[in-house]
Amino acid sequence: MYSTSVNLLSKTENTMQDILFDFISKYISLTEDEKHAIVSLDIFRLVKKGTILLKEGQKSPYEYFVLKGCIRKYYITDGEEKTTAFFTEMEGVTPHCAIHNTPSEYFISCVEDTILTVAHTDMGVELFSKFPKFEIMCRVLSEELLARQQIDFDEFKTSSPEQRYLNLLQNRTDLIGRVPQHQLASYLGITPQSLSRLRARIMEKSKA
Amino acid sequence: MYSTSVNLLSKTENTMQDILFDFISKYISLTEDEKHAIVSLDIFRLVKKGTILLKEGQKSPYEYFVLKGCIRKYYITDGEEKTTAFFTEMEGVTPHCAIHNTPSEYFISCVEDTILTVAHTDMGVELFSKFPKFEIMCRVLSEELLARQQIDFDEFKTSSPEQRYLNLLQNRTDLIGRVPQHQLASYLGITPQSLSRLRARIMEKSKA
DNA sequence: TTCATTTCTTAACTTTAGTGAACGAGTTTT
DNA sequence: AAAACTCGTTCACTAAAGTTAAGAAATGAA
Repeated sequence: MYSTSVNLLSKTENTMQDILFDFISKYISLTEDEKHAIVSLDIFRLVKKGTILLKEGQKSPYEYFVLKGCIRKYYITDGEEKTTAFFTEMEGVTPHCAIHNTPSEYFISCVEDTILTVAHTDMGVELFSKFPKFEIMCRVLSEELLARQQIDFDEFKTSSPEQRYLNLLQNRTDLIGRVPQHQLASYLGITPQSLSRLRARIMEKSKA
Repeated sequence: MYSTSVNLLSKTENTMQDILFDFISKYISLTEDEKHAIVSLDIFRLVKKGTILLKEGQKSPYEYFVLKGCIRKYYITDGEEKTTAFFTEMEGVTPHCAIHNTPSEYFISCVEDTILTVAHTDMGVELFSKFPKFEIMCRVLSEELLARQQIDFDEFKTSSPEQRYLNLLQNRTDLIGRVPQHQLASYLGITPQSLSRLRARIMEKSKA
């Protein structure tokens, strides 16, 4: 389905599996049996920078989990790209369209060459019935994510664009380096011009 | 723990249980046994308008689910109240502090007289081991909530205060009636004065 | 009821964001 | 190599939000 731009991993595959298992082990402990079950799902993919994983209008049943790299979620309205989220190492997305089986309202593409897991939503169902442990992990994970997301949302609501940018500087320094300014701008809810100005303003202040 | 302002229900209790069971039945089907298990948890509470369910700094292990009424989440920074969320009928909150057992960063209080369930986070653990069904429901529920929340966040980021207010008018008409303006304002990420002005502006436009 | 407090609105002024346009630097295409 | 794009920045201008203050309306308590 992903033609040329999405490939199976080869040498790095073992390393990637271990990264995933390390992550999972924070939530549940895995038997060899369970590890094999995961490996046999064949979900590891290497995706080239620029690849579009999900397009607006598409009905896609896949969910993603980033092991290394960065993917980006964006809308296109009136021909304008509006970036609303980035997902980097150890972050996952389950697109709305995958849950509700409706056409997607947004795009997901790769900001950099990215290693991720691509899971069909049905895989979960299978896995859950065989290994109820995973059900627990997924519940805990989404509750955590939900709480985290709510705090981010709160912070966004209660701060000005400038504060939001300063926040980003403190908490997500990585993003500022690896992501183009105009994408960061809409992520902060402002135009690229405003972000430029705001950065200049901050520079002025810190000089004085 | 809730002294005078939180009471057990009496006559209305059965009705409330049914509302909860109806809600649950959208996700899983319940046996009589399971219904009894829920009832025996004794989680239904009637809470008076103005009651504070959770205070900043408090370590509270409780999560809430609104059956009737409205509760509100807000921060106090520099003496200013910042409302970031409302929860009404069939909406639930699991405060961040309940998950991580850390002091709460925000308050939760009742906007109106409210009927809700108050569950200790440990109750879940018990219930899940006895009835794995609930684990499934909770996973599905939080995944749904997460997706919903992400869309709301996206919408917030990509629209102006005026658009956000117009959105609210369309999708959450109820809130506009039952919630004070200044609380709505910070919910929209603006000051009460801006909301007033913005409303006047919209009125002008629709007249012309 | 009366008094005090809170809530909402309006106004004047300041600050910041949106908009349209232009420019140079760096890419990519041809 | 030249042309066409993209990206970040700057500028001038417009529009909207923040701030401070004041007053009217609604609410709650004595």
